[in-house]
Amino acid sequence: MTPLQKKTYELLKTVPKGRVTTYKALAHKLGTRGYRAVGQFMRTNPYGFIECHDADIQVPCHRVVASDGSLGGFMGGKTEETLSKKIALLEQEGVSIVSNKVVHFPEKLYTFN
DNA sequence: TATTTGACCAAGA
DNA sequence: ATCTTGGCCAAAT
Repeated sequence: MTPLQKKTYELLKTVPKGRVTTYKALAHKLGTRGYRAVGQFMRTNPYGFIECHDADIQVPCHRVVASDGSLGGFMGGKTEETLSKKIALLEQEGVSIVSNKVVHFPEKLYTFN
């Protein structure tokens, strides 16, 4: 676990339920332009999958979406199955998805102000 | 060391 | 709305 990676997860933990953030926003807050690397961190390390009913979510990977409001990926991939899991988690928290995009994206976006 | 590969991004065509 | 292009960064090979 590299330092930057760890910081990324710590930061991600601060994203409140019902909001989402982006790879870019995370990277920016971390002081790097490596938004792409942030994707690597999500893909490689974090939990494969967190049950929908689990109240002890630690690192909410599902709250990270692409900067245009589209979903990005989940559980190491961007297949129908994994994305539907991601959608389920988000819907459960009050974030609705239509056509693989977050509804009212600007309002839901959490930018670490 | 050097190359390749992404859960990416922005700007053009 | 879709596709390409060039740029970005860290890990893995």
